[in-house]
Formats: sequence, structure tokens, C-alpha cells
Amino acid sequence: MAGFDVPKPRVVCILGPTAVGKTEAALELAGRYGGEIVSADSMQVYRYMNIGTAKPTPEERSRVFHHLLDVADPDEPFDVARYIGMARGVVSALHREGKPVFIVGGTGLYIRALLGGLIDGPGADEELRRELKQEMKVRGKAHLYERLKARDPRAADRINPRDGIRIIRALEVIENTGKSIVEFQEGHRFREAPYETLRIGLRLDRDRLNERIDRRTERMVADGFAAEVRRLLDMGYKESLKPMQSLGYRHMTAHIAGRQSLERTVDDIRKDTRRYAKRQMTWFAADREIVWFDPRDLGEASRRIEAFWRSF
RNA sequence: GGGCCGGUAGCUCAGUCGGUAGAGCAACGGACUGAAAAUCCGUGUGUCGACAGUUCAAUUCUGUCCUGGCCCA
Repeated sequence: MAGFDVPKPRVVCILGPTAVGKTEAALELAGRYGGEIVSADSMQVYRYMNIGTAKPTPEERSRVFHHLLDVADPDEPFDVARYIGMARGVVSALHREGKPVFIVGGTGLYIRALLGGLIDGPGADEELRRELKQEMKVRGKAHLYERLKARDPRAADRINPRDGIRIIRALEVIENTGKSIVEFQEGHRFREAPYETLRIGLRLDRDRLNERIDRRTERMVADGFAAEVRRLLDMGYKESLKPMQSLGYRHMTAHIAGRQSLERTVDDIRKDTRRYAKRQMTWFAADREIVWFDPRDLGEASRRIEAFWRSF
């Protein structure tokens, strides 16, 4: 059968921590090769959230077409599964048209799932989650963890007793399928490989990255981040919504509600963004296929991309 | 010039009746399969202001000096 295999789509990924310069690099590279960008960012999918997510501007988006920006309302359920569902379709379409594909973003899980697949487990069960969350609130995490231990000891073994989100997810899987999430995971391990990939990582030393994070945070505020958040609240999007609880937005809503000064808010955003960047770097460090470059010098990266395309 | 109080981790401080020290915050490291900008785990990083004295042993006691604050002149 091997001889009849349809060639897999080839995709170039550009990834790295927040504020490292992925957008500029992607515009430069995708622009040069006439490609299109498939965003891999869990917050830029939301409409009306532009400044705080550092979403590419209309001007930037007119230079290179960006997919998967503004595809959901802030109160709409959105998760990895929905993301890869949409991204798969876009990549196929671009592949058919013969356009170079650039997957660009910093959401490690979304990229891993897009390139490696996702377990064939049950989807999010909002009703069950609500119940479990309520129960956790009333009876405590330890109580739910004990239930997980009884229902699915293997999952309990791998999950920290205080990691509420993962306890709930594991219970959701076992309740809805009768199978342990661990069983799904062990049979999967992100080994689907639907695409030929070149993974370009962008990195800067810590001081330089922190400097960029600080400057970008200040620029967001100067560009009207507070007004953007106020508008979201005016549109009826509650503080408790998932995207409103994200980095920057949760800080700014606190400021708008008068709970903290602007100075304190900016400081907190800077601090939490640095921590987020560190988590991203830890995540990407585990992927040994990534080839790392300095975003200030993309010459070597573009040679690498050309070699990748020639190699098939 | 005199008096009093202070100088211990990046910051704010605790402590050692002499056996080289610890909290909070910050920082750093890690995990991650439908919440992922989320969630969770781990780590004290230090010539205890300097020099000298006493002592088996000084961050701790003594002296001198440097330095910050307050008060009196």
C-alpha cells in the first residue's frame, strides 16, 4: 500500500514564547514565500479581544492571510478539539491550493495536537463539569480525588491531588466511556503525524525577552487595552468567562472594577507574562524536533525552510 | 559634634541565651492529551556591613570604623 500513499501536507511551524517576535517573523517568512498563516493561539481565536492578545493588526493581516483568528465569540465554548478540527480543514485546503502553510503560535497544546493528533476520547461535557466543579467547591478537591482513586486508580496515580482541572477531566472520561484516560493516552502519545513538519523555534535570552514583554505590556495599555476590556464588559461578556480570565484580561477587569491601581495592574501583567513565557519555554523544550533560531536573524531559518520543501 | 535605633536572601523582615541562618513576596526549575494566556508540582539563591579582639568555635559577645534613619545641639 505504501506506494499509493497520498503525500502528506507539509507544514512549517513557527513557535516560541510570547513576545519573542513570532508575528513579525511569520509575516516576513510567509510573505516571502507567498504562504498563509494558520494561527495556533488559544486566545486570538476570540473576537473583540485584540490588544490584550497581541493579535496581528488589520494591516498585518492584509499582508499575509491569517486563518483561525476571530473564529469564536468570547462566551462560546472553544477548546483544543475544536481548534484542530478547524485547523485540519484549513491545512487541507491550503495544501490543495498548493500554498505554503505556516502554523504560527505559542499555544503548545494546540500545536502538539495539530501535529500529533488528540486521543479519541469523549468531548467536553459541560453539564458534568458544572456538577463536578460545584462538588469540588462544596466538598473539596480531596473528596473528588478520592472518588477518582476509587473509579480510576491509574489516572489518580498520575494526577496531583490538587490539580482540580485534571481530576475533573479524568472523571469525565471514565464516567462517559468507562475507560481510563490513561488508557486513551497510552495508546496515543501524539503519534498521529498527519503532516510533514518543520518546527522553527524562536528564542531570545531571558533579559531580552523580559524587556520585550515589558515594552509590549506598556504599549498595550497605551493602545487602549483598558477601553477594549471595558467594551467587552459592556457587550455583556462576564468577568468569569474563560477568555476573560486569561492573562491581562483578568488583571484589567480587576482594575476596571476598581480593585487595583493601573500601576499595580501593569506590574502584575508583566510578572505573569514572564511566568507564562517560562511555561511555554518549558513546554517547547520537550519537543526535540524543534530547530531554534534568533528572531533577529531569519536568514538561517529561511534556508532551512527552503531545504525542507526541496527534500520531498 | 552628642544621643538613640538599625545594617541578615533581589525586597520586607524574623532568628541564633556562641556550634556558619529562615518566612512572605520576588526569582528559578519542572509537569501537562477537549479549561492550556488554564491548571498543578518542586527549589533558599546568603563572605548575616567591614576590620580587629575574646573563644576550641563569632552572624551572635567586645572594640573601632563605614553606612541609613530619628532626636539633641
